Amino acid sequence: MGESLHQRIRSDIEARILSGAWGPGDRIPYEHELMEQYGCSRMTVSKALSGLAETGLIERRRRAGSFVARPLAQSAVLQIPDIPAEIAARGDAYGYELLSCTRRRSTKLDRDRLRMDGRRAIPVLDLCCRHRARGEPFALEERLMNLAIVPEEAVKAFDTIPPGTWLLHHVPWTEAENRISAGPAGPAKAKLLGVSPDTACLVVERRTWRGPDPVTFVRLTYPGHLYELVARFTPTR
Amino acid sequence: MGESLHQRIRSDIEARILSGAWGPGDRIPYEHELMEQYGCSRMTVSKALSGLAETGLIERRRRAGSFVARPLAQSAVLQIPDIPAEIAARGDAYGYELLSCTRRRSTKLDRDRLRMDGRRAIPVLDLCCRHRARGEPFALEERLMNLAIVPEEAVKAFDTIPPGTWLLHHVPWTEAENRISAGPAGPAKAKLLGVSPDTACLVVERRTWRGPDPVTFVRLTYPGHLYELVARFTPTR
DNA sequence: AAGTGGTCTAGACCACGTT
DNA sequence: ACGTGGTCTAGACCACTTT
Repeated sequence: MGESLHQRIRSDIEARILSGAWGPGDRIPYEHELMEQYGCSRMTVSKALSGLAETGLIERRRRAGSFVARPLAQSAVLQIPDIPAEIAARGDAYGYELLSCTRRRSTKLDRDRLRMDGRRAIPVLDLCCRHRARGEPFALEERLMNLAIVPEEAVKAFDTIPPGTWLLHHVPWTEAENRISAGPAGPAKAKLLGVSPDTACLVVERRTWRGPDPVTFVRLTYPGHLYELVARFTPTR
Repeated sequence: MGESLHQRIRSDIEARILSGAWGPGDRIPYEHELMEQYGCSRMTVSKALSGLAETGLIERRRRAGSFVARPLAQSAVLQIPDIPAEIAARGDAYGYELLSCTRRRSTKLDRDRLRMDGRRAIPVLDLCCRHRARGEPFALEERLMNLAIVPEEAVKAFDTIPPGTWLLHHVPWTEAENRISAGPAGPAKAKLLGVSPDTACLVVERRTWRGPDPVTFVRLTYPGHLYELVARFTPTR
């Protein structure tokens, strides 16, 4: 009941890609292989694969086969921006400074920020860093990471690599939430950003999950005059 | 060459809907009628209609037929918020005031705002209105509408109905762009919003298109403490 | 040259909602 | 009850691209 065969084929493949079992560039089975595997006609397989291709999850190439689409770097960047890449795209020099970095067991506040219901403490990393463009402060980043998902080995990388960039390239996510607001910089952030305390800032708070598990919470504060969020989109989808 | 038959069927129907020849709620021909009309099999027609249904342009109902979708107050709300609905959802009383409303032929600045390349002037409506929640100013709206698309009869409705709400329910769009930034209210808007001029505000600029034609440009200014934009999303799709 | 995906056919049965 | 769309089959030919 419920699910049709082409839907099942589609979600089977989707699951393998999202779980990471099939990575970017991997070839997925040929149509005739899937026909055998599911005991169905080619049209049915084709409908499943066409759907996946339309959403951009796979690419289909004649004579070669169908492949897990390359980077989400392209499509995901539209929604989870990579700050160094954005600054580079504007032709500006990028700068990064790690301001603080603390490992601890999660407090109640941490779990609220990560939107965890549970009461159980988990190891988290709490860090703060500053992004610069052309030498000038561009954004402040306050971040909480779930160390049950982010491996400890990664932590030392954050001395030189922005954690957002590292995450984008190493941890697949299945869901995210952006919360965008405006507010004054306030005294502490004003000092770190080199602006006056009542400067209007764009504040982006983002949470990401991998399946049921929270991955990270981040609050990015941009002085208003330095940043615009742009999103182009079509109905429904 | 180039275009396959199901693509041609699809774009034929798309054109009729976007031109307004077939309006929301209209029934489009049955599959078997299209089979005759194009002299093809049902699968081919089905592929065309399925595609249109996936993008939300039509709705298909068993036993009844396929219909031009009503422009989607529901699903679009996630991306193009309807302010009265949002305020009602919070349980607050909603208020609307039309502050100014001018009909004119587009200036160069108007066409820039609408992202029109052409030099040819078109009739536009320039209006400004204020939204209130619980009696307090909630947001200012500055809007430019393309009167080649929005019918003149609608204009008088804007005395009492917010133009964004009217558009959401009457004009289908195919593409939109949000541009989000933060900045001080400034003296003029501060007065209209009842805040101090240096208050941090969230500014959302949105452009929408119907096919190649610009529909509207709107700038919404929210006092920072009153509004958050929330978007939940998944990769790819 | 060979084999992939892209498209299309002419059927079929079924689920479902309108009548 | 009926007719719609939803799904599926077992073929077929073609265009393209890699080998």
